[in-house]
Amino acid sequence: MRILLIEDEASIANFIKEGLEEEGFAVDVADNGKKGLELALNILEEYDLLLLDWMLPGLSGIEICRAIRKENQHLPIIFLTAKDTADDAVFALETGANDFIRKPFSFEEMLARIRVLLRSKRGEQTIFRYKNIEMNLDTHRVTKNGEAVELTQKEFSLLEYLLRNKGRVCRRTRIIEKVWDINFDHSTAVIDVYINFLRKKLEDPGAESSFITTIRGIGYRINDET
Amino acid sequence: MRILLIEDEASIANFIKEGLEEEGFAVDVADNGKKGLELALNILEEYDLLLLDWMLPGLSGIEICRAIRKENQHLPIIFLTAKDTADDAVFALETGANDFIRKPFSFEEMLARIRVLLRSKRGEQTIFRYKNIEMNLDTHRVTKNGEAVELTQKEFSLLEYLLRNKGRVCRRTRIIEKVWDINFDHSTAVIDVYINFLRKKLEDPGAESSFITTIRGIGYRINDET
DNA sequence: GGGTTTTCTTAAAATTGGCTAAAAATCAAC
DNA sequence: GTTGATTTTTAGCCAATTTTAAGAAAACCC
Repeated sequence: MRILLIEDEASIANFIKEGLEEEGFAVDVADNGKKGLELALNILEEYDLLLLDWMLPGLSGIEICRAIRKENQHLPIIFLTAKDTADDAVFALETGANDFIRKPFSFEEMLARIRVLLRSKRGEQTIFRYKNIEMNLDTHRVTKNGEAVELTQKEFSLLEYLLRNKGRVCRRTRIIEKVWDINFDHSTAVIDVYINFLRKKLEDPGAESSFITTIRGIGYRINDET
Repeated sequence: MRILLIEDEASIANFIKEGLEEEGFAVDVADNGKKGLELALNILEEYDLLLLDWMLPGLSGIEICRAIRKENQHLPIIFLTAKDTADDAVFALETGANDFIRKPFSFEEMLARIRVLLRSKRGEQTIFRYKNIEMNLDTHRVTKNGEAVELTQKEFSLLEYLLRNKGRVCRRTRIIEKVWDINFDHSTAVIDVYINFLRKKLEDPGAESSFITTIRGIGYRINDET
C-alpha cells in the first residue's frame, strides 16, 4: 500500500513516514502543497491513501483536497489538523475528505484510521446488507430504504458485529467482549438497551417481528435472508 | 463437555461460567481449593478440562495441580494467573499444567485455548442430523423437514446431547449432569417433561414410534439410521 | 391378571431473562 | 463551567421458560 503524505514540518513528516514504513506501507513525502498536488495528480492511481496537512505553505490542504477530488473520487483522504473547532472538521469532510485527525495524535490512532479506510482496498467486505438496511463501513453510514440513519458509535459497532455474523448466533458474552471490550463484568444490561436502540432506529414501526432475533438465554441473531 | 472451574473471585467465576455455558459447555465452579480438589478427585473422569486459578485461599493452584496429576495424567489443566513473570509460567507447565492464561484475558482467547486442548475429545461438528431433523449449533437453529422449529435453551441442549450421542444410550443421570447441573436433584422428573417437549415439537403427529427411544430404567437413545 | 414400577402427560407454580423507560453518569463541544 | 449528546445503570413489568406435582398410562414381573 502506497501513501502520500503532504506535510511541511520535517520532524512530523519523518515521524509519520518512519512509523508507517515499519508497518509495511510505502510512504512518499511532499513538503509543500504544490509539489504534493503535482505528485498526487500525476501518479494518482499509484496512491492508495493521502495524508494531508491542513496548514501548508503555498497551496492549502483544502485547496489540494478540492483539486484532487475533481480528478478522483475514490482516493481516501485524511486531514491532519491542529485546529480544533468543529467547523473545520465539518468543512473538511464537506470538501471531500474521508476522515480527519487532530494533532497531536497518537500514532496508533492514525494507523487505525488508515486501516479502516484501506479495508476495502484489501478486499475486505465493507458493505453489509440486511433487507432494506445497508451499512457501509467505508463511509461509516447506515441507511434504511436508502435514507440515512444516524447511529452512535456503540450502536454502529453493535450493528456491525451482528451483520458480520449474519445467520449465526451472537452470544451475549461475545458481544460484550467484541463491542464493549469488557472481560469480566457480565452483570450489565447494556446489550439489551442497545439492541433496543437499534430496533427503534432501524425497524419499520408496523413490523410484526424484529430484524434482530432474540435467542433467550443465549444472545441475538440477524437471520440469513433465504 | 464438562469443565471444572476453581476460582475464588465470584465475579470472574460467573463471567467464565456463563460464557462457557453459552458455548455449550457444562461448568461447575468451586470457590476454594479444597472443594475444588475434592470435586476433581471424586468425579475425575467426569471432567473434560480444568480451569484453575493460581492464587486461591487454602490450597494453592499449584498444589491442586500436583495432587490431580498424581491421580490423572490426561485431564487438561489450564492455569489462570495474574502473575506475569515468565518463571511462573514455566513453573506452572512443569507442575503438569497444559497451558496458562494471564489475567486479564479475553474470553475469546480462553475459548480458543480450551478448544485446542479439547480438540481431540470433541469433534468440531456443528451440524447434527437425524432423518428429517437437522440441528445447527452455529446458527442455533433446528429444522424439521426444512422448517424452523423453535426450541428453548434446555430443549436445545438436551437435543444436542442426544444427537451428539446418537446410537448410544443416554443415561438419565448423565443427562441430568450434562444438560442440567451436576448438583441437580436426581429425583426430579424434568427429563421426562423435556423429552416430551422435544417429541411434541419434532415428531410428525401420525408417527407410530418416537424418534427418541425410551430405555426403561436407564434413559433414552436416538437410534442410528442404518 | 394384579401389583408394582417407571414413564408420560398435563396443568399450574415458580423463576428467569429480556424489554422498556427513565434516571444517572460520563464525555465532548463550546 | 454549561450544555447537549452519548453511554451506562437501574428498576418494574411482562412473557417465556423451567420446574414441580399429580394423576393416567404403559411396561414389567410374578
